Amino acid sequence: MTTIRDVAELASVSVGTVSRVMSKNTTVKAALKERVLTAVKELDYKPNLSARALRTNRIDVIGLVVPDITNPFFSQLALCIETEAAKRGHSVMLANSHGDAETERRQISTLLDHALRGIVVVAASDTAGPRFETEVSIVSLDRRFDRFPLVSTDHRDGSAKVANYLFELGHRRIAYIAGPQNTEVARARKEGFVSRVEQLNRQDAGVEVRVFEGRFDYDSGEQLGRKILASSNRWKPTAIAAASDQLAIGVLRAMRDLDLNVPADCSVVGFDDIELASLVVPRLTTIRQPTELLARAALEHMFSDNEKIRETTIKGELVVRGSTGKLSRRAG
Amino acid sequence: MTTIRDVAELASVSVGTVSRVMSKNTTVKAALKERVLTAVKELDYKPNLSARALRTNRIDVIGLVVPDITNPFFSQLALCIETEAAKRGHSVMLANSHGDAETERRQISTLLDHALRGIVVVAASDTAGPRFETEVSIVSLDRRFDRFPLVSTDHRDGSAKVANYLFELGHRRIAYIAGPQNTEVARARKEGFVSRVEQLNRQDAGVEVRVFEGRFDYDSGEQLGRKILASSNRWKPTAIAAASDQLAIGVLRAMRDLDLNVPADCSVVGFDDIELASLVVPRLTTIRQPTELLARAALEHMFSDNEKIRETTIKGELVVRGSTGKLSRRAG
DNA sequence: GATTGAAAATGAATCGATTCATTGACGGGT
DNA sequence: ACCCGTCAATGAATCGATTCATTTTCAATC
Repeated sequence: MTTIRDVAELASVSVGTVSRVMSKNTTVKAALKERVLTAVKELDYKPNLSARALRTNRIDVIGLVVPDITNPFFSQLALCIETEAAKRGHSVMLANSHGDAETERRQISTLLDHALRGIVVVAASDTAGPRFETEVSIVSLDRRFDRFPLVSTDHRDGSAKVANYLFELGHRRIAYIAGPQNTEVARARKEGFVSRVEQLNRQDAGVEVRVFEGRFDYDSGEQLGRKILASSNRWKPTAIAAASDQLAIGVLRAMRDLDLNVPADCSVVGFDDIELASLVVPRLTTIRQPTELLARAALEHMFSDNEKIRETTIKGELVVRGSTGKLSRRAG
Repeated sequence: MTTIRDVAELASVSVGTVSRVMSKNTTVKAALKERVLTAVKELDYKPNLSARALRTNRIDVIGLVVPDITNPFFSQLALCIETEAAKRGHSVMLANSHGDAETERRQISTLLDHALRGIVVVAASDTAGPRFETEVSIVSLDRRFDRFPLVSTDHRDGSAKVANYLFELGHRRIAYIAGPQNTEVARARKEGFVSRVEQLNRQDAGVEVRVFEGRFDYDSGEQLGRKILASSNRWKPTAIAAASDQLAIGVLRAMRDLDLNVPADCSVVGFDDIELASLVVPRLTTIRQPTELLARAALEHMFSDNEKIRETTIKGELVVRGSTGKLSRRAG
């Protein structure tokens, strides 16, 4: 293996000079720099990252902790984080918390041992444990972790957009399927929806919302969808808004089983805009979470090390597809 | 930060002894070991991984390179790899090649700089570039990378199982949608299917197969599905076997648009058994790739450092669900 | 009690890049 | 011609764990 000393020798300069050339930012006269770079090329020298890490106590790697990488939304985020990190010459260490707070802490703790540049955490839950003490910059993404600054979509705003949109289409009986209310995201989305409706009702909009609570996954959506639309019910919504695309897709599935047509019998809206949303039949109307922007914002925050900003929210966008329609005679 | 020297001092032993206690495997008498461990606990000592890395030129991290983490099959693999690595006290560095050979090389090269324990590569393509020279143990997963040992599902066998199964259901006109033929996986799957059919035909089975080529994704499946089943065609298959679940799901979508019923009008089979396969309507019959086993085998190979084994194949399992049925009057 | 050999413990040297106190070079001002 | 200030370049010290040649310990044997 060629070391910095070999390069220094070949270029007839000191190791310090080689070091400075390698790490750009300092002043080395053009002539010397040239000699060094030639030597580097000649020897195909690559700095030993472990040695650098020992000295600087930092490596160009960021950690990413997600509940479950197979969740399409998280894998989308992971891709964007990795891409964004690569742009900055950083690699990514990935860890799954399996939605478990204890595992999450262990994973973060392991990552901290590696002297990473920073860690992005998509929190498993918002139950607070003992505080993490560390100088490493930690950023919460999508869901807040511990006391660390959060970058997320404006969940309230997104849900409000959905409420608005359904109202404009003429829907007045709406079921809202919320996510687990022990998570901040799920609460924010539900409240965004409900309070927008309340606001409308203060202007005599006459919208009736019933809230159901589930998890964020397909199964939950299917079960609740079936329950909500069961033919025995007196109360039949003309639209269902779900707290995630997966829930909404579960609902679509239930409706197919019940032989109900979407959107003629009932409109359905999701949240996230995972890839699958545009592949189901009918394609799902939803709120797009801007994953690239979220990822970029998270890393910007990490690299700027701005202690002050506690929260960065980015607005999502309503994507209208085939699963929603004007209130029809049939459903109304 | 507390160092090994602090521990040695507190326990009144030499640093060497502490080192040996920390890394288990060597002989330290019980009494001393006890003293050291007490000191470690008291000081909450954690070895500095960078220092260890510098000395040993190895860290307990494995690299994982996939074409695209948002692909559900790869994210499934990634989860299993991470879980398996964690069991062995290792972390995972993730990199996406975006299906591009050049990017793949860059990513691997970056990972190599980090002195990892090994790298698992799910190859982007099988076009060979200049050979990688390195002592780091590299294992190909699912698709062979360069000359490195491969762990994969037995693609030929899986496809043969599909052919068998469709034959037994009575199907005699079958369309096979292959993946891109410049990849080894796609070729293996196609050949497995075709040669099983040929074998059957040598016993006068009278099966007619037509092969279509696409990519592995949803869109490709939808387009080819539409083309194959267009009402204007003279030739109408009673079953379609696809080289991936995503292709098969695309076909399902096309059939819905064409108002065809699955499996009454035409049976559909996929390959992989991604999570979505059991969520589409109807649930997809497919070959399950045993991701946990694949991941485990890949890491076992990496840790055993067995230079001899060039290939480990694991058989997939046919999972029968709702998208296939006996040849019906209607379709036949 | 002396001798010996194996096992246990020691601690200095090492890994390779970075850093900073120090030296050297050069140009401008008087 | 001399002094001074600035900018470049130097290289020894440093980061903290591991390793291995060496020393110490201790029980077994005569």
